[in-house]
Amino acid sequence: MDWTTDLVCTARIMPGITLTSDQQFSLDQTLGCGQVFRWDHTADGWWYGVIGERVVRIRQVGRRLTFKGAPAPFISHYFSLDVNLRAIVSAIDRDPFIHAAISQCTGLRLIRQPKWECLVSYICSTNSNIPMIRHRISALARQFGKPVEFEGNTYYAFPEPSSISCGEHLLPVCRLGYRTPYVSDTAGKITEMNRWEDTITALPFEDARSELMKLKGIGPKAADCILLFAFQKYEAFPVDVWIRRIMQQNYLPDLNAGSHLTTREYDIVRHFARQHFGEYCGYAQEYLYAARGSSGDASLRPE
DNA sequence: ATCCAGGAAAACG
DNA sequence: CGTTTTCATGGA
Repeated sequence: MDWTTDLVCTARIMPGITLTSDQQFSLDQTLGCGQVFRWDHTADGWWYGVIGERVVRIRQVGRRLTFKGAPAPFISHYFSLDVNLRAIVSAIDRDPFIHAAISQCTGLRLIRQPKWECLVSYICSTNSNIPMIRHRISALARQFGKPVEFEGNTYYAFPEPSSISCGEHLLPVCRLGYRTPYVSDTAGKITEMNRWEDTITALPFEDARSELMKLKGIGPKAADCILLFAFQKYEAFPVDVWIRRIMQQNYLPDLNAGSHLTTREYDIVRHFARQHFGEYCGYAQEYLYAARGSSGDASLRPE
């Protein structure tokens, strides 16, 4: 394809956003860091994703975002472009180790994920790796979600709780393993509840966390991810096996290095992080996670 | 084969 | 109450 032709067509047909000089943002860091599971990128720099019932195609060249499938305000809100990232990064930049992670992932933002989808995603995340989680979410959408045509391909919106609840006998097709009854049970409960998102949103952090953990399949880690990625409660600090390793190596050497993370150890880690990084410690967590394995101790790296 | 992956529920002392 | 065991899946 002719490069200049592509550029001209893009400028004429597709809407865009030009980031201001102090508006740090990296699309690749943001979509590639593992916070969200429904985006794919092509070799020529385009990302394709499903947000609600929209299919979006987007790419970034310098300060220019070009996209199709959603209006600019929607894109801006989804990617949290209204958030003052510079101020947040400055607030969490408390030591050399986090500083290195931040430098390596410049422009990484926490996005505003659809809440129900995020809830199910992190039920499906337990004791799994990212490719497996992506596969499960994709299977759920394909099985229960509304098909959406986009550029000649069929995508699937993430299904409403009632859609999953009504067809729960089909859940085993999605190969969720022992998480199947968790999703089924939670879909039923959320269907019964009246505006559960508003309830969680209105609660202070610890109360919101306890409330989420009443649902089947939501423990401390999943609750923290949901509060961080879908409810923008930035004081959440999810502790998975990677974060635990990183924290043990760089901040909490006395932490038990055994394979099993108890509730008490989890609380030690998250309370330390809240105190050390401050009210935006969730952002610190995501920078540490995104930089996992590529900074610090080489023995932590896979391969 | 054995271990691991963005853990959580249930059973056990 | 805190601690240990079990759970289903696919890739390395």
